[in-house]
Amino acid sequence: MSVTVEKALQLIEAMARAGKPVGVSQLGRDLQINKSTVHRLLDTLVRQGYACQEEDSGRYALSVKLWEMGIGVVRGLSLPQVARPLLEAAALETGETTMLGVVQEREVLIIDKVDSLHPLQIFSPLGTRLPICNSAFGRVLLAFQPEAFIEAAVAEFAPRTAFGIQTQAQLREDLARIRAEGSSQSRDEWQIGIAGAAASIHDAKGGVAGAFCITGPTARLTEAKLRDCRARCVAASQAISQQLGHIAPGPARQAAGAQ
Amino acid sequence: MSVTVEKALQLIEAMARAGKPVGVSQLGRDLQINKSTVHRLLDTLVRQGYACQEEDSGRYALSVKLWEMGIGVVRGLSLPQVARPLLEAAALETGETTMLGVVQEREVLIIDKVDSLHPLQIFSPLGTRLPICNSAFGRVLLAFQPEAFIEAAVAEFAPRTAFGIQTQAQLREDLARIRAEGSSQSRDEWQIGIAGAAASIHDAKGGVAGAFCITGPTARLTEAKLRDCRARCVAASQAISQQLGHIAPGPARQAAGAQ
DNA sequence: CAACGCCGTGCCTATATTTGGAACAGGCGA
DNA sequence: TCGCCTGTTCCAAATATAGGCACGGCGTTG
Repeated sequence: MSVTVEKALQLIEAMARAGKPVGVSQLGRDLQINKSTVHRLLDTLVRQGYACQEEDSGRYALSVKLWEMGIGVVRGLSLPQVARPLLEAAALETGETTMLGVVQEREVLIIDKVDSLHPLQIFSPLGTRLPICNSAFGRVLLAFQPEAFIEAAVAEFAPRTAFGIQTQAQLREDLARIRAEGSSQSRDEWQIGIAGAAASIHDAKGGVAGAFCITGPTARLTEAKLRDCRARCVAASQAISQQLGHIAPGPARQAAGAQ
Repeated sequence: MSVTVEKALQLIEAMARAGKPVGVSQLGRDLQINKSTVHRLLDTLVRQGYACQEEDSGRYALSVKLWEMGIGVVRGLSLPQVARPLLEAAALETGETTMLGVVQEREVLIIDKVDSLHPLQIFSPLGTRLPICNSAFGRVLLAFQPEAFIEAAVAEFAPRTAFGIQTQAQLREDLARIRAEGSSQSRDEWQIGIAGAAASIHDAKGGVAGAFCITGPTARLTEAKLRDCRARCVAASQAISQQLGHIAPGPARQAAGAQ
């Protein structure tokens, strides 16, 4: 709606993508915005503290103020807070990397994690995005999205390896199974050599708030161990969901659940 | 300059401050912006993925996209990357909390840290701001700022406790001493019961890039231990500075240092 | 050594954009 | 049921934006 703000946000995103100082002309070319306009917008960003200008080269880069605002966002969310101790516990007990993810623009965004202590680790820094269709981590999130969201995701599905889910039909089946069971596991599907288990976290309104994942090298995660990890994911996710105010749906098998 | 973008950024900051969903009218009142304008700007923020609207209440909150952008900022900086292992090492060796800070709007912004394992800890989450005049951590940063910056900071200095630096004259002296020595330590000055040591980190251009700090309860940090921490800060900061391409000024005492 | 091309910056006017008052629909509490 | 609050929409007036153009500085190239 507001074209000016839209352009300013595009500038921010472009600078974030670049990861290093960028020039006015460069930004103008990339985003097809007039150089004067870019300059004026950058000027306001600098004035507000969101960007800063390299003294010698004159190029612009984002400042830590943006990081500070972002930190405020996750601090405001209750999910990372309640999930943190469970991430640590699961990482300690299994010795593998544990991760917390949420849906962001049809992908999985890793918002917190605890690294394994093994020398062989999964490389995925905070803020990394993972495909939503090609791993258990993504699919436990995808399964509980609105119908239209799922359709769009399934439509653009493509296998990344020769293992795991290969067709859209299989994907739909798996999503249905996840909706019933609430957890999943995968192996060599996103990347050869990586396996993982995941379970969905739900909030007070019943919607999916995030996913709890334990991941590691296929070599260490035998089928038995992966099942164990999956059970841990389920337990952790349920604990988190409960703390978020989620009332377990309890179809019939768990009738009690007083209060 | 660009009033529209300025207002949009104000909205972002206001929502970050709130830490929870806020209403259109509320934001309009707080920032003295017309309700219609607020609504339209929020609409663009939502469309661009930076904010989202609570379905039931209609209130708005920032989304994780802002966090994602912020993460990209610190990932682009080399300082946190090279400092991380040294933060961990110092925390392990001393058993105390280690922190990495940069200057942000006349305050110290904590951009990374490794927590002590002691039950008694310093509470200061990532993204916390500390005063720049009232601790060693702040002053090693302040000492190397431009003249005007220092003047402004000194002008608004006020002691927070009855310990440590008490007057503007003392503060100026201390800053001069820090410029000569490159490190500092303080005790009971920012908060009663907290002590810390810090050293400044410099980049290739010679400017100050950040500060390395070891902090803990006054009870544990005896004078001897605090001196030890200070020495560790100096060593770590020099190592980091070197990796950032800083050429040690080497007044005379270390003439060699080839390559 | 000079000419060129690119850089960031500043100015200016037509114009497209924002502005903000007023009105609407829905929810909540009295 | 009434009143008050919320988020949302509309529209004309006014204003801030857009983007062409020009300037000074810098690095490279001919």
